[in-house]
Amino acid sequence: MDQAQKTHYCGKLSTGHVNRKVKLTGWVGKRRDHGGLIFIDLRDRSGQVQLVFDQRQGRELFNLAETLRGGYVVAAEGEILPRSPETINPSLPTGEIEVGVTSMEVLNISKTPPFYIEDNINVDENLRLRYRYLDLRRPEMLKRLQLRHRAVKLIRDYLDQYDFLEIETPFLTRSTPEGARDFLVPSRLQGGSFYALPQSPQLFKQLLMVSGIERYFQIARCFRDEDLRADRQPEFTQVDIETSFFSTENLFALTEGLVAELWKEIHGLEIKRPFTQMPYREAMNRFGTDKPDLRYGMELADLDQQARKSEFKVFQAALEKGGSVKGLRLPGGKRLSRKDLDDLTLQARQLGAKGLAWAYVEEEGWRSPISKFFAPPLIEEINRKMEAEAGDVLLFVADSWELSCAVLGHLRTKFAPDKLSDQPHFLWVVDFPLFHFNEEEQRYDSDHHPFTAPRAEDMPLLEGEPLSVRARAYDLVLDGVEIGGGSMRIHDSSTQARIFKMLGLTEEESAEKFGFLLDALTYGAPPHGGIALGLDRLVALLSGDESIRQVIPFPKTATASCLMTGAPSNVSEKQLEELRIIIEPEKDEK
RNA sequence: GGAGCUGUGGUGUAGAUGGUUAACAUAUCGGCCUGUCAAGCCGAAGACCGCGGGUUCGAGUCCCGUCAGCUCCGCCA
Repeated sequence: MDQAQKTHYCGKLSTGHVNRKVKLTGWVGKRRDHGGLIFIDLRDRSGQVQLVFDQRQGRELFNLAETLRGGYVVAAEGEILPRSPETINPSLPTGEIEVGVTSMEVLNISKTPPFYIEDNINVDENLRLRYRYLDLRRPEMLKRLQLRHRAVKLIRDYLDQYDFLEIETPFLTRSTPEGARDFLVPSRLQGGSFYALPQSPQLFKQLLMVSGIERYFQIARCFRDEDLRADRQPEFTQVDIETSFFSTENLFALTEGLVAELWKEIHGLEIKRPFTQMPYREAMNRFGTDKPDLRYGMELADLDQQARKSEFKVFQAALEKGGSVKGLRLPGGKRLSRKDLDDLTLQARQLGAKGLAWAYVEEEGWRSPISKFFAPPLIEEINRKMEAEAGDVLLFVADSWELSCAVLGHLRTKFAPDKLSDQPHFLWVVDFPLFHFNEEEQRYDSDHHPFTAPRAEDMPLLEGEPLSVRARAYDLVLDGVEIGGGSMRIHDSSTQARIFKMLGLTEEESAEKFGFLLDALTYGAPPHGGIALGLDRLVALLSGDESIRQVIPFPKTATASCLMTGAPSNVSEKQLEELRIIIEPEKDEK
């Protein structure tokens, strides 16, 4: 440190420094002016300390102190003084001492900040984002940056200890089909061509395995041009890991160790290992989601057998079409009004269900528009199956299996208990399907990505029954949040070619788009696989934040703009000309 | 692409069913004040109510549109 500027951090001063001469620098916070006596809270990265200016100890310095305002940057020299017992402030770490200032220089003045530089402020997020540099001055925001730093450092140290090599991959790369929409960067040297920003370093990390790196990682920035959410930004950070000669279990153990260390370091919590594993199908069946929150029960009931015995046409029709009838019990649901249930029905419709059936469970049976379709013994049977008691409400959805599960799974989260365990519940969701059918495009899409290896025993089903093929893919889930995912990759070019073909890519197309990968796989690609953890989500979970925006220093808004810099913005005609880009006027659609 | 919520001095809010000086707190500025730390007391300044239309004698308030932020659905291999 430059001793001329600063000898101590404000927040680190304590009774141990009494009588010490110190030089401090920082920002003026609150000012308490008593006329002949002025108190200033001086704040720097470490915290704050009280400066005292006494008129009797020199007019010139005191006059300067009177000009101080919030946000001014000052360098002060003085002596650490103990406070008399009645003036000690126990709510402050530095509350037992203060600084008797002997000289001071104002390094910079400041306009009045647009909001208070302190914790727990209640301001429009607009304003915080526009003045993000001031927002980050607030202690709680600094704490988040520090937490993120600690997490990243721990991750680097942990992986280094297991021989992982941190390697950078390009931001300017080629656009590949599938997946999210790319952010494109026009090429000037080759006008009319575009780079794409990477949605993830997926192909590079696999190619590094062909290079013989064996253990790679990167704290990688990724870019996806899709609509935003509280937990989604157009650019985000991924802890990207790829390994050769690792079994899935090896990789799980490695990841579990990493996550456990994070929780231990940040929260002092011992995490039970190994983590629970659950097949995708089971997760959907029991919880109606591929990222179940295991901190509470309220599992879905499979009611196909009972529905078959009912007279209810809607249920019958769903079953005939190969669908499913699922049920969800809301304990104590009788407090829900008819209107509440109508709202739920509306929500179910918005999620894609054709409707939502419901029943108030009473001693004598069901109070429900559909009760007439169910004989009393059948009602009895369903109640038993769902462990329903008088006072509960039962919800039913009949649709395709996936939709029935998903709709009720969504409603389940709405009725989650208020009080949930503090102990984090980690879970591996495994055995995802390799493909799903894309109705819109009328073709199969990869559920994970096209480089995911199918389970060997499912390979014979690949062409005949593709939807039954399970992938060697996995997601890491924590309390209902997906914090990572990955897979074992295809490492032989013939399997990879078969998959591309299933995805509807002709040989020419795959050669054109992924030729470099297919080529690489023919040069002794080792068995490999990896995982990517969402760093922003991890840090947000560790800091207890709902939105990842809180742990991203300079985030974008829901329309992907930066309120501070004004990005995205227009560019000059000259820039456009160099890129041979012509901006078309906006289409007026009316 | 769709839905919902929000937008009033610098900041945070109040302004039932339209009615004329838009209220309060805090910050700001000035004065007083030697032990405050949410300092106190006195005083001053500060908003054409996101923007644009419309209805009305009259709009912060009602209607339409639009912009911005947030949340959700679609989307996100």
